[in-house]
Amino acid sequence: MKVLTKKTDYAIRALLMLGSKRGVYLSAKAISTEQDIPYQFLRGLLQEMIRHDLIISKEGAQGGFMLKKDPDEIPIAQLIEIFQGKVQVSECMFRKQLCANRARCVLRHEIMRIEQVVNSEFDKVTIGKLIRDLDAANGMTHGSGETA
Amino acid sequence: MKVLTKKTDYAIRALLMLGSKRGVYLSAKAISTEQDIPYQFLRGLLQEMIRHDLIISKEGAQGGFMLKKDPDEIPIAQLIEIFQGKVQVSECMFRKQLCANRARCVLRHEIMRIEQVVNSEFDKVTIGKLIRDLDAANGMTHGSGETA
DNA sequence: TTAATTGATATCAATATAGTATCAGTTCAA
DNA sequence: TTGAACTGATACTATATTGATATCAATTAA
Ligand code: FES
Ligand code: FES
Repeated sequence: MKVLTKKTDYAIRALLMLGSKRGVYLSAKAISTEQDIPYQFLRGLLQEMIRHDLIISKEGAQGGFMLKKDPDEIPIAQLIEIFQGKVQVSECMFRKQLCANRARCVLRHEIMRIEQVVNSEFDKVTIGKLIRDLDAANGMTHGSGETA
Repeated sequence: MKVLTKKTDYAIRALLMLGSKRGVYLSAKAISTEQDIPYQFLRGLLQEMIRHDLIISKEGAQGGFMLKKDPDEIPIAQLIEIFQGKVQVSECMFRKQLCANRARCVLRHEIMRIEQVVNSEFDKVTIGKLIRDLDAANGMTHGSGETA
């Protein structure tokens, strides 16, 4: 069971790069090369993120992409929703004979509770948080540098 | 993002039926009909569950399937693992430049923490618990009967 | 003996995921 | 003012996963 698909995975990495270099345009090529993401595939993801107002772009030479939203306001739950659709545990698992009344179905509640827990966990982790974690981890490794 | 696939969904429903009728063999046909599960597809799932020691079978006329384990000891986490594979968030999301040291990678920890939360939630819900919830729900609807 | 069953497998269809290709339009800079 | 470096838009292909079907041998109860 794969929780994050390549799309989400790549999108997160692209956003991490954009989030680390605020105020400048990064090209799809640069991100693709640096993160080992298939170029055209990445292009599609970036366009999708523009549509969702996460980033902006600038055409032409020296163009590229830049974060639009505050990284702290981009939970990976949103990226999962964009690239993998809303988290849904099951349409309606227990039909007919097994479950007489949908309205007050306890099972359904159980399942939806889990759904919410999962969502809330993914909501807690934002691009901003990941960037800070990343900086901290790299800081520990080699002083205050961030080259490698 | 679909959390439960048809396989898991069907398997849970089959187990709920088996768990509601302890001590007798239920045929694949009966389960298939009652739960609207494609017959041969279900057969495959049942065989898989035999291999995992969740149920036993009896061949021949009047044969069928019966629970082997206590329903309270069948968490749906196990069914997810059997039919959808272990929950894995991502192989290694942040490679190369972004993440210098795998060993103490904070991001990795973050991701794995979510993984554990998800798993533990699915671990809490057992077939036994679902059956009790179900009975309670049906009980509310139409007295103490359990026909419909 | 035969109908009702499971065991074991092979195959197919549908869908989702991952990745590629192409061309038009925009912008910077030589 | 031209061309290289870019994005916008979209069509296409390949691969993997999921969902479903088909077949036939072996077993068992009536
Ligand atoms: S789970 Fe669908 S009505 Fe109860
Ligand atoms: S996430 Fe892979 S090493 Fe940090």
